[in-house]
Amino acid sequence: MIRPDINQLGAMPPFCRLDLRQLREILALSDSRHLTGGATVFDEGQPVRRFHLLMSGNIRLVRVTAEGDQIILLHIQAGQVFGIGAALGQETYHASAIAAGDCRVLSWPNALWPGFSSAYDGFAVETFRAFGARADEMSNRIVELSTQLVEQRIACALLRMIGQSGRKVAGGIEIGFPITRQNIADMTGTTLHTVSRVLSLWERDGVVKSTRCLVIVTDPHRLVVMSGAGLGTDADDPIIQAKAQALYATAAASAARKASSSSAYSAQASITV
Amino acid sequence: MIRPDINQLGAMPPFCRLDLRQLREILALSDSRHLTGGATVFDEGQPVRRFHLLMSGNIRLVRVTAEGDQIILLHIQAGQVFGIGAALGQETYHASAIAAGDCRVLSWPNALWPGFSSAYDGFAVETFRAFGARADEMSNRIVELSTQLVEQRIACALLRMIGQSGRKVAGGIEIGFPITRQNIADMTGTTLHTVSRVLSLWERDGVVKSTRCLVIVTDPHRLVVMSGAGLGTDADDPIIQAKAQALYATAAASAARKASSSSAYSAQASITV
DNA sequence: CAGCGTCGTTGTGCTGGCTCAACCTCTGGA
DNA sequence: TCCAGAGGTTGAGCCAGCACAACGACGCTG
Repeated sequence: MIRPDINQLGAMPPFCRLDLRQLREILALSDSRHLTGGATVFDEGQPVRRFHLLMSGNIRLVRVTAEGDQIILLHIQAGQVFGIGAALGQETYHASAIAAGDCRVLSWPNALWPGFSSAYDGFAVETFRAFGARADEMSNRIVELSTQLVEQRIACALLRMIGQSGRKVAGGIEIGFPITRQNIADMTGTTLHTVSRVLSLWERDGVVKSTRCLVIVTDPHRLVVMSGAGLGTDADDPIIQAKAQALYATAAASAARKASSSSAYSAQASITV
Repeated sequence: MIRPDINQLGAMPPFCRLDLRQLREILALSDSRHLTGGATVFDEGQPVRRFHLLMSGNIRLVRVTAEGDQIILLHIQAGQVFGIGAALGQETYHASAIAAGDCRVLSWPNALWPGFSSAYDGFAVETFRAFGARADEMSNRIVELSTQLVEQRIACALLRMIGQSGRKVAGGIEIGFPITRQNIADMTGTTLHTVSRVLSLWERDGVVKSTRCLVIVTDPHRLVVMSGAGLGTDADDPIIQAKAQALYATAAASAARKASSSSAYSAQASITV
């Protein structure tokens, strides 16, 4: 069980420049946990004692308001570090981390953070970059929430998710983790009812296909148009990139994907292959 | 002109652990600019060539949609590093930086970033922390936009601003930089009309007092109640902290503030004193 | 001091999407 | 085989806040 772990760990962005000895060292210091869907890695408000790396699966970072509204801030993909209050100077977690489907998570005590940053080449830089990407995603969310209609925001959320962990399946691109209507509502600041209505409409129009806890985008292009992103937003927007990848994947690439059917679509995730 | 600069630079969080020789070194490599209100430091989409430090004044990070809507993502205070695509692995700026009032900005070429991070004690750590605080602020914004009514969001925005750069004045706390109704609308995802109505109402009720481009909060406590934050949100929320500071500042502290009447309210800003 | 541009106020009508409500359809457990 | 509970669909009514509109006030420039 150790051998595959080492290989997997060495493929993760923060650790990809390390040698076998270092990886073994890191793994020996880590604590490993399996989680099933809905389980929490940590809760908002808890003291920050460890930092975490997602080995497989998907994690939602969630906040809950006093009124009980749940908001999904971000999705974490395999290979990403999360819960790093250690680096951010935060005493308590500012969001909860909840497994979306089955996950495997490694974690280390806070005290190791400075050592990791200084001793392991590329760790600090990669973490900073990942963080930049998250800040970007959040700023996109703010822009969407401030200016777009519900329908557009839902389109953006779907595009973002297929960009981050979409899987090619017969007839479209499937979101790579279980997701309910309520979840989509929690991402877009709307209600489960409205999401349901919109998805029903889109299904009628052949843009998506969805069953319980599963969404398949059958016409990503139309979704991009509806998202309002096609009208001049910066072209290096992750959403647009996702779209480009989804639409214009070469035959070779899609063949390769058939070979390992669970491989993810996005550039980040494909590093984990 | 160099001497005060060195002292000022040495008081900024990212550089506060450095000695005189290092500060001189850093200053010699820097480019300095004065900006008047409305001037831009950099524009969204431009290639990232330099990173920046705000010496005095306030900067808005702004994004503009294809439809022409402006969204204010964040306010940068004196002592903060910004425009750090160098660290985040971004080729172009993902937002524009616009001066809110008069500003002084130092900047350095990207190529110096790795050297700063490794050579200057505390620089990387402080930058990471500042970034964590910004991520936090953005996540708060997302929660607000997703769940709160316009009136509550405006209250939150005002509280955030007095927390970050409020100044004690006769009869209340004044926001430390010029701000229009339209600006507040750009922060809260609403329209100038709605902001105007809400502020008029609050002025009638004695919660705020405002003139052209200036807002004074006369009853922060009532504003906190209206913001909806008092109902159980995490107590270490920056908004609540700001409120606590604003409301329960000791007589000693407020005396000290009278002495240097332009000193800012927040913990971060007060480091710059 | 006239003219103009920026900023602010206030009134009116309309609508996107939320709330409330009822019902359907899976899935897993006993 | 039946039941409970989670997830999903759809209808009806209502209202917060947006769009449109018109006007007032301040401050700069020539």
